[in-house]
Parts: sequence; structure tokens; C-alpha cells
Amino acid sequence: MTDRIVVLLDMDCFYVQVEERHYPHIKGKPAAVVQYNTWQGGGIIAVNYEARAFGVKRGMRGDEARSKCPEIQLVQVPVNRGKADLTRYRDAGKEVINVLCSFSDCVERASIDEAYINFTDVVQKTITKDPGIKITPEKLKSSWVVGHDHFEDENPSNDRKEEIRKTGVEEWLSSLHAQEDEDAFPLNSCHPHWDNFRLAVAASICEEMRAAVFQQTGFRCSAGISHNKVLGKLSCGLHKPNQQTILPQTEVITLWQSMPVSKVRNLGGKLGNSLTEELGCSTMSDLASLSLQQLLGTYDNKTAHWLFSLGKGFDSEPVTARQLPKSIGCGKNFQGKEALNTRDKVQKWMRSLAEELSERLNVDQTSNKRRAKTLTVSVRIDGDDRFTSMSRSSTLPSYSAEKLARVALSLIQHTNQAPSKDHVWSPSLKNISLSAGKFEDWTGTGSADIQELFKKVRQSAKHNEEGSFCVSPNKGVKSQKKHVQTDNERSSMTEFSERGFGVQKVDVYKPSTSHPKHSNSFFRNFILKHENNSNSSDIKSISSSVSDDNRDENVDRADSLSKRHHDSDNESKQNALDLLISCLSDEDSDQCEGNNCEEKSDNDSDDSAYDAATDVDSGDVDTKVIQSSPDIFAEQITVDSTSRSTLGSTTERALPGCSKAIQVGDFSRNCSSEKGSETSPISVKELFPDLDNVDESLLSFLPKELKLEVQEALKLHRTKTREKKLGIWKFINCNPVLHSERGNSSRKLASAVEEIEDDIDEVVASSGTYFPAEASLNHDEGQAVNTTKENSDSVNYTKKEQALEDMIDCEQCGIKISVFEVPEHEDYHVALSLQNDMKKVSNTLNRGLDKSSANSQKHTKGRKRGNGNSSGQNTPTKSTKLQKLDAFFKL
DNA sequence: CATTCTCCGTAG
DNA sequence: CTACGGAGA
Ligand SMILES: Nc1ncnc2c1ncn2[C@H]1C[C@H](O)[C@@H](COP(=O)(O)OP(=O)(O)OP(=O)(O)O)O1
Ligand SMILES: [Mn+2]
Ligand SMILES: [Mn+2]
Repeated sequence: MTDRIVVLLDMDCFYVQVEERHYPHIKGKPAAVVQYNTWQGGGIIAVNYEARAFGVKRGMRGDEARSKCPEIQLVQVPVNRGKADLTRYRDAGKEVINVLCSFSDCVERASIDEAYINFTDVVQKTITKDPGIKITPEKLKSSWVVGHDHFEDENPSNDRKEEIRKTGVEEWLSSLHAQEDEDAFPLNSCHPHWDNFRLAVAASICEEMRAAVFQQTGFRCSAGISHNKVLGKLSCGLHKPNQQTILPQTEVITLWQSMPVSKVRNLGGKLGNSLTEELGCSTMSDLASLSLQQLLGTYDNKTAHWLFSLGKGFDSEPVTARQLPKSIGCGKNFQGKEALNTRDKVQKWMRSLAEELSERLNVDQTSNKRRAKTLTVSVRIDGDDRFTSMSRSSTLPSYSAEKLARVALSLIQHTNQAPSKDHVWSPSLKNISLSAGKFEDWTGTGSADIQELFKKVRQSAKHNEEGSFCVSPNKGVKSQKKHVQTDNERSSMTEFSERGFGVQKVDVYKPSTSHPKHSNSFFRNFILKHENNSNSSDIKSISSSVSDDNRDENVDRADSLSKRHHDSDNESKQNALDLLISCLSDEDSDQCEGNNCEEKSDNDSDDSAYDAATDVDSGDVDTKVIQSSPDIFAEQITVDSTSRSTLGSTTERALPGCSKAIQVGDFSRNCSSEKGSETSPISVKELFPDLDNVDESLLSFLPKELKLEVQEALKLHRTKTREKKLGIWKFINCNPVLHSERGNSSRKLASAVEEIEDDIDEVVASSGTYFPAEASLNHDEGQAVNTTKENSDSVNYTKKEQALEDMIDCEQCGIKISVFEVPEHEDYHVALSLQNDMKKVSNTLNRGLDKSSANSQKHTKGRKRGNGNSSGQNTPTKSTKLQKLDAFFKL
């Protein structure tokens, strides 16, 4: 129960720190980050500690903050396409995660600014390596120990605080070392203070880790060091900012006595409320005094057990090695009279959101080597007070903004109750959100590969000069290795161990941009290195799409390039590479899923009118890449709300005065001509298809942006390798709980149904709503402002006139379609009803036997787990699942 | 009128 | 599997 050492590291007032780094003149002043300053000064989402001293809090409006603290610096979140753009903070969060990853293999990104780290192994290895290791107070310069951190008066001076901290640490440390001066070393798990000793070691490493975070990013953070996630998170918050807190298990009982349940992770909401209201627990001690039976009387089995353990200070939730987000999404609220009430507005915003999503997905694809498989769109509908009134998902057709927008729009079409010919959208939408998820590893496109290309260069240019390798084969492979205590780190620790805000220089975090100087030719080195590795199986030749024709062309061009290297100055290499890249990007570097392109090429040739009308900048693309796969557009089936249940539909609320509509649509469309809108002209994958085998010295010859992309890809690749390794390890070694095999036996039939549906998809002809040409982008930078600025926040959307003359409304579903697409669109409606039939069949099948649907309503208000039926029998057990499955197979 | 996100568990 | 609600930054 105390076997693990878990650390939670959380950045201090994160967004503000990000802005302080971006706008250094803010540093040291009270500051806050606001979104949208037009209405009452904007909503505050982050406040630095200087401003907190004035009582400024998250959730306040900018105006209110200014009244409390007139000199406060309000920094606006950057705005792009009329909505908040959080990229800067996401990227900063990544920087931090990367530092943490150099200390442990098991880092779980818990949010944009915090991560859990399982330090168990790191600590063990540190002790094994140095069995006589002693943790001295000097190694814990910013650490507190719970139970040894009490102030005797309300408001001690800073000096007094530090005195308390230091003596607390000394007390605790000496209690660890007290008995074992003579024979007790090496310490082992039998020692009574073994766990606390490991905490001390962990805390010492954590001090260094936090120093490294600061050194490499310029950001300050706090940490909690304990035995599980809940305690780690809780202790992190006890002594913010820029400090860390050790929570020994032995101190939990006393800590619990004054700990409100609502402060504990997962008890800050309805579950915590019910604990207080229904079971009279105001503190964690109150919870600790409840019996398991009592808890089982109110909560389901899982929740009751979790609460019971927590009362004792235990929590077994594992730290899962995962550094990447599992979904990428964006959304926007439209409050009050801003609510979207015309088809036009809905379309336009959908388009904007899709553009942002598309951009972020493309970046994600190249840097993380994965592709999202599903798209989810959700809306909040006027008259419904829930956060989301409805959400629908479908397979994600492509990363192009147009297609994403079309699919998303089709998925929410049915919420529009206005007559189909009408331009209004009713009831109006208060929020639209798009999210892409269910990522799968992506193994690149089939396009040209620079290493492949250079193989040819080498072959044709057989008169090579002599040369030596400029880089050792090992170089760069260990940039993200496990924590090893080094002199460097030790000195950086002392350098940054001071607390407080008066931070002087943060230059250190700026990564050095100086390149190694190479006296030898880029091309020669490249070729030689390549030759050196050419027997190894990891040089992949995946350039299937390089036809014989243009292969010769490539070789010719590359060959001519190879002659330019004789003057080996960097600039000419750069030029050569630019040329090479442009040569490669003449290839089909289409970023869309190659499999779809290959498989579904039946009906594209009929579609040229569509392609011409929509894909304006596809002109010079090789005709072979202009392929299309079928579309399915949303159909709108309007049904009376009274008959809703017969559809087996969801908990969607019938809106006041509205009939209910549902709609089912899968969607996929051709993946051609996405070049213009997608990422860079050449992908990292194309340059270096084998990321295990990249000569990083070559990077200095790449254009800066590309270089950065490659570096990120490399880092990521290594991260992923780590994750996988650990995943396997975990599977073999521990926690049988992790083997939750939820319903995977039903997969076969489900996928059979899917295949049938896919077949239908393929038969369906395409159609779509038309989206106007891109709205001009509004690249507002966030700005430090002290004076109110009302100006540029109100959307700079120049309403581009759309070519509506060739658009008509479909009589069946009311969406706008191009006159060129009418036949396809009609076909689509036919196919869609077919698909709906299929879906119904599959739903019926999936339902199977079901009996226990009559649930007690006693506790239907949310719980973390289950709905608190008194016997807890309503959560589906494994046996009920099997029963369902049996029934399913008998059909 | 806080806003814009992300992760997870459950029902069906 | 999808859709929803809860919890959190
Ligand atoms: N409700 C919210 N809405 C939007 N963004 C938020 C919200 N809460 C937090 N954030 C963003 C801004 C924060 O800087 C960042 C990290 O949150 P969090 O760690 O809770 O606080 P913080 O980092 O600002 O201060 P602290 O020093 O207390 O950790 O996430
Ligand atoms: Mn934080
Ligand atoms: Mn946080």
C-alpha cells in the first residue's frame, strides 16, 4: 500500500508564468491571464502569486481584478480565428513534460501543467547504486514535511517560515537516520523507516528535477512526494509556490483530521457533496470512521471500496506512462445574443473550429506519428442548461478542414428545427465543440523518402571522395535517458535552490541553436553514413509511390544536387536541400490516410466537377492522387418527441416546444488535394522514415522549421519507445487489475457489422455542403495591457461573400448543396436510409438480453462511480456481460 | 454569461 | 462500440 513512491509536479500559476516568459517586463508584478477582455474585462483563468495577495482569483472578471489590484497586469489569451488559442500553453506544457521524462520512464501527463511520476524504480536504483546514501537537509532546500510544518502564529515572517521548514526537515531526517548508524546500512525494506527513507531520496531527486525544469524551461513548479496519486496531489498544494512537500504515510491520520473532503481529488464535486450531506463527513477523518458496510449502503461496490481505502490514506490508481493527450479538441461558447441562430453562422464557426482542429491534427500527426480515428461534435442548445445537449461521433474522414467541417455539420444538422429552406438555425447553438480521438499509430505515407533517394545518389555518383564520419554512431541517442546524478545537475541545483519571485535570468532554458561545424560535405557524410547502415533492416524502403518515371527524374535532380556540394559552404547546402525538398514535395505528399486513397477509387472520375468546384488549388497535383472515397451526408429524420423512445435513443432532452430529430450518418470522403491546407511540403517521415536511425548532425542543414519538426519527432519517437517498453513491462510484472478486458469478445461481430456499413459507404455517392472561401485569419497576439483595450477582440471576421449562386437547399435535409452535386446527394439519401436500417439491426443485436433496467432513483445524482443504489447490484458485472454475449451468439 | 479544454466510468 | 455525465485544469 505504501510500496510506490509517487510524485505530483504542478506548475505554479502556469499560464501567467508562460506569459511572463513571453513578456519579461511583467515579471515581478501582479498579473493574471484573461480570456476575451471585451465583457467586463474578460474572464481570469490564471493569477500569479503577487496578484493573489490582493485577493484576485480565478473566475473573476478583469474589471473586478483591477478594482482589487489597480496595477495588475492583465494578459490576454492569444486569439486566432475569433477564438482563444491555447497553443502557447500546450507547447509550454510539453517542454515541462520533456524534462520530467529525462528523470523517469513513468510520467503521466495529468493536465496541461501537471504530471504524476512514479519514482519507485528511480529511488530503488539510486539506493542500489549508493547503498550508503544519506539525505541531508541541504539536499532538501525547498522541501516541507507534513507533520513538521506547523506555524505557531497566524502570519509568520518569511524568515520564520523558513526556520520552521528547515527544522521540520531536520527533525524528520534525523528520525530516519537515528537508529541505524552502525549496522543498519544498507537500509532495506525491513527497516522500520524504509518508506520514509525512500521518500527522502525521492524528495532529493525531486529537488533536482524541479531545478532542471526551471533551468530548461524557466518555469517554477511545486511538487508533492508521497505513496499514491491522491496524496501526491494533495501534498503538492500544501506549500505552493516553488516548493515541495513530503507526505509520509504516518502523517495521514493527523492530516485527515483537518482535511475537508472536498480538497481531495475526486471528492471536489457531487460525490464529495453527497459524502458530506448524506453521510455527514466534513473531514477525511469523518470518512475514515465509516465502516465499509456503511459506505456500501450508499455507494456501489467500487466507490465504497475506493472511499474506504482513501479514509485510510490508500489509493491504488496506477501511474500510467503517457505523455500525449488522447484527444485533441476545440470549442467555443456563444453566449446570450451571440448564440448561433442562422445556418450561415453555424457553418462559419464550424469551419473555423475545423480549421483549428485540422491544423492541430496535422502537427500532431507529423510529430506524434499517429492519426485520430474518430471525430466527435457536441453542441449546447439554447434552452438546455446542460454543458452539452448532444454529442455525436463518426469515423474521421480526413484531416482537411473542409471535410471535418462537413462531417461535423452533418452530425448536428438534425438539431436544427427550422424549416429546411429557412436560413435560420433554431434553437440556436450556445456552444459547438469538435474533438478528434481514438488515435492509432501512423506509419507514414507512401511517398518519397530522402534516404531512399540518397541511396540512388550514392549509386549514380560512384566517384566519391574520401571522407570520415563526422558523428559517432551513438550520438543523440541518449538525450532522454533515465536520471543519473551528475555534477552538472548538482551544481544547477545549488544555483536555483533559492525561492521567491525575484527571478533574474532565465536564459538557460533557451536551447542552444549553435550547430556543429562540419568540414565535410553534407552529401558525402549522408551517403557514407547511409552506406554504413545499409545492411541493417531498419532502413526502410517505403517509397512505393515513386513511379519509375519520376524516380529517374528524382535521381537526376539529386545527382545534379550532389555536384553542388563541392563548394561545401552551408548556404549552398541549404539551397540544395531546399531544391531537393521542393523536388520531393512535387511528389504526392498527401497527408491523408493512404489506405483509403488506395482502396476507394471507384467513383472519383465522375466527381471532377465537384473537385473543380471545391478544390481550387489542386491544379498541378498529379492526377493519380485525385481520388475520392464516398461521402455520406447527414440525413434529417424528424420524429415526434413522444415516439423518441422507440428509437432507443439517448438521454437527449426534448427541447421546449421542439419536436425531436435524430440523425445518423457516417462520413467519409475523398482524400485528394489536401496538399494546400495541410502541414509542411515535406514530412519528417519522408526525410527520415526510420527514426531509430537518424544522424542528427544532418539536422543542422535543414531549414529551421523542418529541423525543429524533426527534433520534435525524434524526441517523441523516443518517448513513445519508452512508453511501449514500460507498457509491456507493466503487463508482465504487476497489477492484474490492469487487465480489464472489457467486452472485447464482441468485437468480431461488431466489426463484421462495420464492414457491411463500410461497404454501404463505398456504394454511396458523395455530396456536401459548400463552405465559402477561407475567412481571413485574425492573428491577435496576447498582449500585456494595463489599460482597458476594447478594440481588436471583437472578431475581425470580414464576412467573405460566398458564391451562393450555385447553391441550392436539399429538399430532404435542408443543407446547402452545390448544383453540381445534386445527383450524388440524392444517392446519398438512399444509401443513408439503408445504413440506418443496418444500424438499427446492429443496435438490436447489441442489446441482447436485458433485465435490470428498473433502477432505484435514490441516488441518481452523480457519483464518481455508479449511482449509489443501495445494493450496488446495478453496475454490470462480468457475468452479466457474458450473459449478454451468450445471448448475442445464440441469435 | 467564466471559457476552453482534457480524462474517465457507466449505461445501454 | 457510442453518448453522456462527472471531475478536473
Ligand atoms: N477553469 C479553468 N478554465 C480554463 N483554464 C484553466 C482553468 N483552471 C486552470 N486553467 C489553466 C490555467 C492555469 O494556469 C493552468 C493550470 O491550472 P492550475 O494548476 O489549477 O492552477 P495554476 O497553475 O494557475 O496555479 P497553481 O500555482 O495554484 O497551480 O490551467
Ligand atoms: Mn498549476
Ligand atoms: Mn495543475
